[in-house]
Amino acid sequence: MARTTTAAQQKAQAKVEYDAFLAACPSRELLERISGKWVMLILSALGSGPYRPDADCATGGPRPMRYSELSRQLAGVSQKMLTQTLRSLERDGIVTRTVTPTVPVTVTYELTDLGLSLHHLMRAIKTWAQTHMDDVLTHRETYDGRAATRSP
Amino acid sequence: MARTTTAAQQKAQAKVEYDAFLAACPSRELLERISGKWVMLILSALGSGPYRPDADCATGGPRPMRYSELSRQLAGVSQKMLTQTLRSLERDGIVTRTVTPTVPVTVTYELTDLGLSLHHLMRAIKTWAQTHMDDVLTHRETYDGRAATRSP
DNA sequence: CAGTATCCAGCTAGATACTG
DNA sequence: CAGTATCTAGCTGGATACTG
Repeated sequence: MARTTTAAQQKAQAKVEYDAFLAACPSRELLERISGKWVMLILSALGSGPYRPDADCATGGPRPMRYSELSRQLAGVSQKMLTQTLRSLERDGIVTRTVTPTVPVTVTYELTDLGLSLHHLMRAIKTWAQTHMDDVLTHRETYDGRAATRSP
Repeated sequence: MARTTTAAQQKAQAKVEYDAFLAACPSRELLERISGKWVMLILSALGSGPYRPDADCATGGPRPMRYSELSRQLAGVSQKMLTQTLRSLERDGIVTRTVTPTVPVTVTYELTDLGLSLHHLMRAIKTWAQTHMDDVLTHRETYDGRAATRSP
């Protein structure tokens, strides 16, 4: 064993009970669930909270969002997909669903601690996509250009 | 403007040319592409390199992997999906494809710098899935249990 | 408001067979 | 070895209509 290994690293090593590289591993299925644009976008939205300049964002906690707020922020999402994705996230303990018996009823979704930890990762991916969009677009032009000249 | 905003934050704000929350934004399409289990797993595998105890892992660079190595490590992937996913990653400038004219031909895939930056994020997601598998499983039992007792 | 239910077009992805 | 090509079952997800 290399003595450069920290205690934290050893703990992480020991923790490898699951391996998503294996088809039969439950974590493979979990990875599939959390992959996908809607999970990505919902989690990005929820952790950052709605656009509320009046709210105290400095508290740092994840703020709840209503169904309609989510549906507005995630342009193009269908009711079906939004509901379906939220349900699976609720089942997995990533978000909580709270029904307030007003008239009409108010439903809010909020990240759990588990969800918040995933939010940070998802947010980073979304930011990556936005930051490197230009690079990718440039590469695509080069790639497509080469493919075209190769078959005249 | 709040004067608590740092220079880094301001730079990040200014950089928002793309917004994946918008359906028409190109970054939404990019996000869809890089979502999905195969991209997730390929990028996780590539950056970490193949299982080679003899290799000097300390160099830190992404090491190339052969097509067959990838197909072996990503248990359950079909040829079609592997090839298709690798092509799209190549087109986007995330991996490079190198053909060595041996007999039979040898093809290696390697992360670009762009790909490596994404790898770190993907790797974290894969690790998250594996680390929190137990929590998720527990939540599911609770959720399914409640749903069952609610409709007797 | 926040869903549920249903129908269906279209894409995804697996199986299979063939090739330089 | 590293693909390409083809066929197709089935799932995804959008549109639409209805409800507590």
